[in-house]
Amino acid sequence: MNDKNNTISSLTYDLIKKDIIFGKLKPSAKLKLDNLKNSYKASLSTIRETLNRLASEGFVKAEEQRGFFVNSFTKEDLVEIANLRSLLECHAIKLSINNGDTDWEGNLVASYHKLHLLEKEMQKDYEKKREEWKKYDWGFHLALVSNCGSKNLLSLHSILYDKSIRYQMAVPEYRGKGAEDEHKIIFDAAINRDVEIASETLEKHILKGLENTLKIFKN
Amino acid sequence: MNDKNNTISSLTYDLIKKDIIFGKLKPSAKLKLDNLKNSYKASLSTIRETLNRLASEGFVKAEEQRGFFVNSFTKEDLVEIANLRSLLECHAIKLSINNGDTDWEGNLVASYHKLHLLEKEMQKDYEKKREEWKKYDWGFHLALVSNCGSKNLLSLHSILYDKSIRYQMAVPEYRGKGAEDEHKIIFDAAINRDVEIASETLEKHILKGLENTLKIFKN
DNA sequence: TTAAAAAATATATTATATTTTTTATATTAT
DNA sequence: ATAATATAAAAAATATAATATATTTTTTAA
Repeated sequence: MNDKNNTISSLTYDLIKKDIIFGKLKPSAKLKLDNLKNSYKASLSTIRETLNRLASEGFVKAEEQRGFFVNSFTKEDLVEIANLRSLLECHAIKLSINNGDTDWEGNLVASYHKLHLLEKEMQKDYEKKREEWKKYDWGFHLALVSNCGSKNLLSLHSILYDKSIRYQMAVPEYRGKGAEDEHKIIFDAAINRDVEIASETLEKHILKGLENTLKIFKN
Repeated sequence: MNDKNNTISSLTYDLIKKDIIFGKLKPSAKLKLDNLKNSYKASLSTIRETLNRLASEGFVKAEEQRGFFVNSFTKEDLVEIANLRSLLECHAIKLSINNGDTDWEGNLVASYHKLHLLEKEMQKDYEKKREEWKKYDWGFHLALVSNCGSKNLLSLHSILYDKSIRYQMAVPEYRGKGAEDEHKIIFDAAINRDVEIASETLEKHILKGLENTLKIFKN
């Protein structure tokens, strides 16, 4: 998401996207234009612009003449998202490590450190810190791949990350220790420029996350 | 692109996207809202909706408060697009062949046949048949990957295909024989369920296409 | 259960106001 | 005189509101 919101449009986009990712706007929910207009304080055109953007990224489903809906949760979709994220992120981390320079390494150390600090607090109040956790988890994963040299790859990856996190946010418990250990292994491998360990562990990390998230379909 | 255009919005989207892909709207061109409004016979809101969608797919660049521009051509972008397309399409073709069933095979035979018929006519008047060629080339490439089992993968792939074709459409000559031979090898391999040959040749096909397209930067 | 009527909602346009950017012009300093 | 800067005017993007129409959904009646 953008840091600056110079326009109502981009602010509204960020707000609605965030509300979808964190489940305030629930999967499959109908997004009535008039309601959104009131709750996000923007005009109809602006709301429609926003929803069109979110629809083409796949957070919203647009059904012609019937309106907009929050994209629904399905097991198949979750599995697809995780696999695609794995494909792109593992590809990107290899390129990134191979291109790795000092700036990249510095940034990686910083973002791992911040994530690590937060992870310690997560055991206590997950519910409260979810948004913060997402920010730092993203910071770390982005730092890993940021040097891959492909803007197109980074932009696709960021969408897939957000989509996979949306599912993850629907799981009530924090995955904890396992994920933290994986982060550590990936981090160390990246610093040591060990492409294989890094990408293998990253794949494992994403698939373990998938397993954990599949819970929401066990009823 | 959608077959049906029930709304002006979706029609406008298709028209503008097509004009970008086939170069009628040139790379880096400023997309003035008022001009588009007149040339595509739609209201400002509709135009803005369309451009927002195209921007989030990466055909258009949106600069806040400065307006919209056709995404520019750069060597780096072209290379990224080709590599990403290769990553996704080769991954998808493997899944698709492994899932291959009778319906898929039938559809593949049909679309290869149609493409092959057209390729014979291409030597004569490329300029005239570009749009038709794109339709059948897409039909074939889609048929190859259509059975991969991932809607998310297919939707990303279709965007990358369109982006790579946009660059290709800027090359004045038809690549011809080489591409046709590759199509044949890929087709045969897919029918014989030879995953390795199919994906290797597909990768070669995309990279040869890249090489050919890089010409537009040799000045 | 089906069909017709009413209500709700999405789609689309137009008009208008505001803000920002761009362009053109004038001013100042080197 | 030239280059850099400031100012004013024009152009364009952003945003909203009002309105009309078409479509879908819900309600009501047969």
